[in-house]
Amino acid sequence: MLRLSKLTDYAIVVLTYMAKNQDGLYSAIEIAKATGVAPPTVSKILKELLKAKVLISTRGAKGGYRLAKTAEKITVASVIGALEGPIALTECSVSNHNHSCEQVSGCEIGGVWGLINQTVFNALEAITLADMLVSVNRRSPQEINIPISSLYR
Amino acid sequence: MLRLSKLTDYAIVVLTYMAKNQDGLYSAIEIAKATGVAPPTVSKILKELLKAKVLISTRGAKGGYRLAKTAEKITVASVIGALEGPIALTECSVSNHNHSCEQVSGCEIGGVWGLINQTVFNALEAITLADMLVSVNRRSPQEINIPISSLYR
DNA sequence: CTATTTAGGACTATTCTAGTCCTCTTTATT
DNA sequence: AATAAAGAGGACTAGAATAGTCCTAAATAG
Repeated sequence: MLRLSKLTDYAIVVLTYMAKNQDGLYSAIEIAKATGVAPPTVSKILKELLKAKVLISTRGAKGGYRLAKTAEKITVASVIGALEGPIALTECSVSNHNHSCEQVSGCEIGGVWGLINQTVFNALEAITLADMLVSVNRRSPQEINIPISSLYR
Repeated sequence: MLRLSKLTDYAIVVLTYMAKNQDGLYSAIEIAKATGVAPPTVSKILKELLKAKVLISTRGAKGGYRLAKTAEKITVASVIGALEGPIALTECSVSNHNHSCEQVSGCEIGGVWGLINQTVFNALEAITLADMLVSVNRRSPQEINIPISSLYR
């Protein structure tokens, strides 16, 4: 199904909520209440997003999280990367630098997986949090072209 | 990590092997030997691809599998769809037609997941088995542009 | 000083995946 | 007609990954 983990799904929900007020400072509990996602889970997600520098945190009482950049600069690819590690559809394309693949003739097509990964990555990199908000408000996102040949440069 | 299952990975390996001789008739055992993937696993994959009409089978002695269409017409998206079901990054976008989402405010962004899914799907639909072969042979695939606005039509 | 809130992990139960195996059906060959 | 080769269709199991919870420590506002 080419599945994305639920945590990533929640992360987008959480970020979309936060992006409604770009400079707002939100506590984990506050976000949990607003989104309906369980508090410990929200907390876990926020920590991951913090580690990936998508968010900035303030500790202590009256602390919370805020977006580290504008919604236009937060891409879906970076959110996925934050929660699931580098985007790579197959094991091979991420780990085949040092050890060779165990398939006899399989990895001849390693280059192809690179192509597929890049294609998907570019698609996800082209969508930002801002687009998400825009979509919620029923307007059209900007035009983006992705020439496949560019992946080879 | 936006992972693709290993079975899908193997499926591409298997199909790429079969595409080298477009009209060839291959038995599961033969493919297993050539690719290094375990025979029962190859068999499982071939059955799935058959169900999805990517392959045609001939039963009985001297039987086997062959490609149902030319390599140019077999897209990566269809192969993924065959092994993992419809391409949908999140639960919501595939099942939200009848029951509403349990998140309080989450599914406002349902339309956005649709956008993301479509973008990824288009990217994968644009790559064919023929591109895989071409890539193995170190040539460039054709130029393809994917305007995001088209996803809204 | 105390309440609040993040930081950083450890931990567990459940779900999913990969992989195997078994039985049945079909067909070519002799 | 008998036999061997091959696919069809599931059932099943072990292991891995995921989702989700919880606990303790550290920081800060008031």
